Amino acid sequence: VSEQQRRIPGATVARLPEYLRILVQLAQRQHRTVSSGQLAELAGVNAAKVRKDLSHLGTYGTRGVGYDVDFLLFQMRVALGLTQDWPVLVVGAGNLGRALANYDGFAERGFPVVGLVDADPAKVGTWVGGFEVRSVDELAALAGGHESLIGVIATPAAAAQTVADQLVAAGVTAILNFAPVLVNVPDTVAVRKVDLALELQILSFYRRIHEDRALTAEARGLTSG
Amino acid sequence: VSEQQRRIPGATVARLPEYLRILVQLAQRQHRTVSSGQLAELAGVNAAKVRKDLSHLGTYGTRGVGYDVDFLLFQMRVALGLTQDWPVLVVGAGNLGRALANYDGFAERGFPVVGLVDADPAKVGTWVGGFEVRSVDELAALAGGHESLIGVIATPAAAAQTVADQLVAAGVTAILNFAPVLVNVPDTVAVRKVDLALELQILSFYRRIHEDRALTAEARGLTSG
DNA sequence: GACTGTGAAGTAGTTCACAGCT
DNA sequence: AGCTGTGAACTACTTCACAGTC
Repeated sequence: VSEQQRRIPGATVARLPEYLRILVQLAQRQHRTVSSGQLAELAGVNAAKVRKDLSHLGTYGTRGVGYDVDFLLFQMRVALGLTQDWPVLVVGAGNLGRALANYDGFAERGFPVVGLVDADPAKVGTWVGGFEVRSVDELAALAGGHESLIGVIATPAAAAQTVADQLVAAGVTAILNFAPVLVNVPDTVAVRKVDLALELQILSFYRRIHEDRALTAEARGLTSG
Repeated sequence: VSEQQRRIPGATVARLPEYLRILVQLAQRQHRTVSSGQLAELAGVNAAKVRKDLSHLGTYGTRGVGYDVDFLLFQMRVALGLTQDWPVLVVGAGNLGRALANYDGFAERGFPVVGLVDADPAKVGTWVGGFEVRSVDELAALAGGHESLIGVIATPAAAAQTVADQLVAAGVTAILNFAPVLVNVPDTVAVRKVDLALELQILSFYRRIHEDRALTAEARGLTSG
């Protein structure tokens, strides 16, 4: 992987996993090649964007034909760092943490959950699906056994920073934060935040715009004829 | 709300809920005013961006002082369409759907869950936290009782499109989709997608960049002194 | 004929820098 | 003195349009 190939624009990085998901599906259906137009259709974007995005991985297409599905799959996994599985440790055994620990979608896509910890002694030792809840004090020990582990914060907001500090101290270099608060970590650690209520709030904003379209269409008589 | 104020850039809309969360906190701590610099610090962005973002809501700051927390809170809720609660109906009573139905963070922030439905007859009638799982056939009846309801799709990918069609048929105009697949809806319906494994994949990409920083710092002797 | 790869043009988003108000 | 609001400069991203290849 050359220097050139690493400087992939953030907007492209955010779309690559979507292409990856589609390519996996296509491979399962025995498709050998795919064109930028087909990929664009399936990903809900336009074809020029797909080509530009894929060009950042290197130029792997064949003019007149398209892209080789298997080869593109491989290159995309290399680009995203997904040639290996990433073990995941979930911190917080509330509703969300328990669901994430047992969410099949993670393991299926290369992220096996290896443990579930909580600070509440009443929860420690209980079983949640396939996992025994361990104490948060064992976090370092559980993380230590894995070379590259992703920490998932599924605690209340008030506990998130403490947990982040503990994960960093345990050598974790990638954190997915579901708590609705910004956590501070050294810039050698990658953090992403997912705030579920925030998504609903954004949806609330856009609903009005779409609603206006419906009303405009109705006024024009487009819905009834 | 004037025409002008409605054309808020998408990038700004995506940040408004984060400001909103911070403002709620500040109001709880009895802060009367807040400056763009303080908001920026708490939101992890820069001050110019905060001022530009807030200017899209109208010009509500006072030079030399900052913004009135309560007034800004109100204006932001108006802008996002959050002056009312939004009832939520969760479709899919798997791990994720059950967790979402019982996730306190939704109700706390104005999105009370009003029902949980599933297509599996074995699950219908069982209780999950405070909810009895109802049949997906009752979806329209459950949605019909609420004027503006948000549908949450927490089913496997294969069922997502069917569920989306049912939600649209029931008059739902806002959908949050957790299934890892693109759903097609009329353009009068707002959809947002959240793909949890996709977030981990993006994290996988960025971990390498942050890792490189750690190695560079080490090589320069910055980590050891 | 079909489809890629990419300069160039166009659009959106960010940051600067400072005039203007309190 | 402190802080907002905003043109202007800058940077990032998207889309067009077409030469180049199979």
